[in-house]
Amino acid sequence: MALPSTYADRNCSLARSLEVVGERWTLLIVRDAFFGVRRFGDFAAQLGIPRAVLTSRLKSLVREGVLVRADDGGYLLTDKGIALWPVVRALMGWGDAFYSPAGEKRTTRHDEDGGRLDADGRCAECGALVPVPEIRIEPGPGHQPQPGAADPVSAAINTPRRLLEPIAV
Amino acid sequence: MALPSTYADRNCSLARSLEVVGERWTLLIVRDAFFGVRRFGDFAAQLGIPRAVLTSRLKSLVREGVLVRADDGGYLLTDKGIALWPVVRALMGWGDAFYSPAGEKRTTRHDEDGGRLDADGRCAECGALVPVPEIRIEPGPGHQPQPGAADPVSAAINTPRRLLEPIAV
DNA sequence: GATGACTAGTTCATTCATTGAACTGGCTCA
DNA sequence: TGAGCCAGTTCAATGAATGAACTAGTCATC
Repeated sequence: MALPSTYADRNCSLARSLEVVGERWTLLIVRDAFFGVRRFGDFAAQLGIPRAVLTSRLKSLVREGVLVRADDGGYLLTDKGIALWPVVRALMGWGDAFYSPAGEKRTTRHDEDGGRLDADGRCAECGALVPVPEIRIEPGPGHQPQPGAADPVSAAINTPRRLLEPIAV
Repeated sequence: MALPSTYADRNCSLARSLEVVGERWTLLIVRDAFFGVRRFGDFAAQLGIPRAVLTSRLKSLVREGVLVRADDGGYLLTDKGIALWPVVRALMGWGDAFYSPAGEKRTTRHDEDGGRLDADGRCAECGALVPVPEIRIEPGPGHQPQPGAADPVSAAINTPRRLLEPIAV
């Protein structure tokens, strides 16, 4: 799906975007990166993605400048990657609206003042358009605690925390 | 990619959304539907998608309630489908920002007063959050006219027009 | 400096999806 | 009756995803 010639339409930025983040698993990797996942093994464990596919996706995300390798080998979102937040937010919003009758699965807040963020990422308290590193994400009313599967990465992810903050090693 | 058990994470609306619109081609079909494409043959011609895949994608979009069959057999976006506009807009915005140095490939305006829409879909003239049927889309500064390929569907799509308005038959 | 544990990958056979071209069958209008 | 159009289906070939097993490098410890 990633080949530049695949979605032939030269005049569509949607097609262009999908060439980069439209493949299976890719946006879920990006989501995990927003949640603070950085290491190969943590992505693999959290997503249940075959390791060969993970290798290939991480490589292409680094090649496209969405992720960078940190000094310790971890994968970090670049500014270009962080700019994907509206995409992730829009897809989460749509899923919440149509597939989560009990309410949103995760709530986003302005970490400074605790204000809820609206669909555009604006804080209900202070009205500011909250930058990604100041967004706190926490389980929402539609969240269902997983019975058995309490691996440490999921546990960290389902605890209130700021986006991009590395999960505990 | 569409199987409900594929993205196992029950607590992620992003994963849930991707089960519905995350497969190859699916969002491009939805985009074309926003642009007024309704007929099987027009989707096939515009996207260059294999007909067997198109059949399967349309079926699953109808099953999920994103599209409905009209009386004349055409495919129309439902309200649930129209609710995907922020997703399409976000992906187009990201593609424009990082892959279209000459500027956005398509400009959106409030058809009533001609005001440009910002990233949240708000009109620069009247400040309103413009509903999808009132959005006019037109070639932007980054648009490159295609030399040879002037099929009637592309031609219609690249002419200023309201979203959802059926392309001329 | 050997041992074991941990991490980040690679390899490979199987299964599954996509592709593209050709084909089918219904409908319409002459 | 027959030509043309439209909406699909069929099918062989290719390519990608899957999952399990394997490899290689790093680190700390004995």
